[in-house]
Amino acid sequence: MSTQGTHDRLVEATRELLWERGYVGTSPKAIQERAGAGQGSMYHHFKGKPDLALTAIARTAEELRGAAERALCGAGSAYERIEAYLTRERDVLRGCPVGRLTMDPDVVANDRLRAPVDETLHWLRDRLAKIVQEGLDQGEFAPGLDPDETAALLVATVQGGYVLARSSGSPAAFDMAVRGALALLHRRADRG
Amino acid sequence: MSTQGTHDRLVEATRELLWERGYVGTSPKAIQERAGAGQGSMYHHFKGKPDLALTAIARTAEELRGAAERALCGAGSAYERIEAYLTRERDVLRGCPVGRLTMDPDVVANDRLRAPVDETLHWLRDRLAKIVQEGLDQGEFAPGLDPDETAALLVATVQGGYVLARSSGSPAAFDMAVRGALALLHRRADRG
DNA sequence: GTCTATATCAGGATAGAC
DNA sequence: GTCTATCCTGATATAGAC
Repeated sequence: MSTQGTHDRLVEATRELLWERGYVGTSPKAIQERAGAGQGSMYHHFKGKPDLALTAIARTAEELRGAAERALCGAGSAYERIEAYLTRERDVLRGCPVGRLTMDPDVVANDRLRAPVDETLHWLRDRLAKIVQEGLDQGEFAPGLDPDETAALLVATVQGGYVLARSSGSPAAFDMAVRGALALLHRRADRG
Repeated sequence: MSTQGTHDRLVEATRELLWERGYVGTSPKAIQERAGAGQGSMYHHFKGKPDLALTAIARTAEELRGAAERALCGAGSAYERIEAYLTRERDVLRGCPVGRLTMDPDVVANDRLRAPVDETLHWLRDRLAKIVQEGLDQGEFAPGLDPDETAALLVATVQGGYVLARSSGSPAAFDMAVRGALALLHRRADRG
């Protein structure tokens, strides 16, 4: 049983708060309270809010890639793996812990904070594009489908699905958008 | 020439700041500075930050519906009107002034602030669903396409496209996602 | 490593003069 | 209607004791 030290508790508290309230909405005081750590403790372990946030964002990005990869690396056709990714269990109303940071002006304005966000979304698009290409190679999708465009569409569907869900206070709209994407993709598969 | 009064300048300043920095990132002081108005002036015209934000959000929502309607009500096939909407001129890196509010915890937590956001996105989905239905009625799209799911997908594509663009600091990813959506939709049109 | 004390500025608003 | 004064709390740290 690895007891969680103060350092890790600060990072976990920051990860939660960044997800819930974003960077501008997260104060050092709130972090300290959630982590059960004092002022001095936080400033001993981290240089300040940006430093702590960077550590938290990097950790969250890593976890997201892991979760996505688990859905994408399974057996099955390209369509099935894409479906597995799109319909994987999510806490839809919480939104994407990485994507939401793009709406944070202080994150976008800071290259060091934006980098892990950008890298994660690019990794995801590349990963999906490769799967689309596999589907193309297997004759699963009709030729002419652009892997990069399709991958961007799929990631955008998920990110935008969160927006629809949060605006209505219900996950239903997220699911509709995903079904809309899968339906268009699936019909194409029928032709192959 | 209608001279803009203090009331309107406060609303305009708030609209800009909400777009740039969101609700939690926008302070009364910043609003006053941008509007060139004093403390007392602001609290004379509005009860406080939520009141002013509500007025600003309602105004922004109205403008967005107008801009969307202008793209959607044109002549042309259903596909062409959808294409006109997706590719209409946008300041992509600024994101959606309505959709971005869904990432704001204080907006989502306040039913009065969330309502205009939800209504706008629902209006847009309904509007697009009707156009998809028209395309279906004209035999433009293959039967079996679900208008509501497709509409949700299209709105999600735009909202998610902003996320991709802002994370990379370039509008390119937005355009890719849109082309991905149009390509899938277009191939379907070929079958009709 | 953690604590408490202290500092400065901003957030969000009210009171009352003009 | 607009201004200035004032209020209290929170944001974001630094200093130095323990």
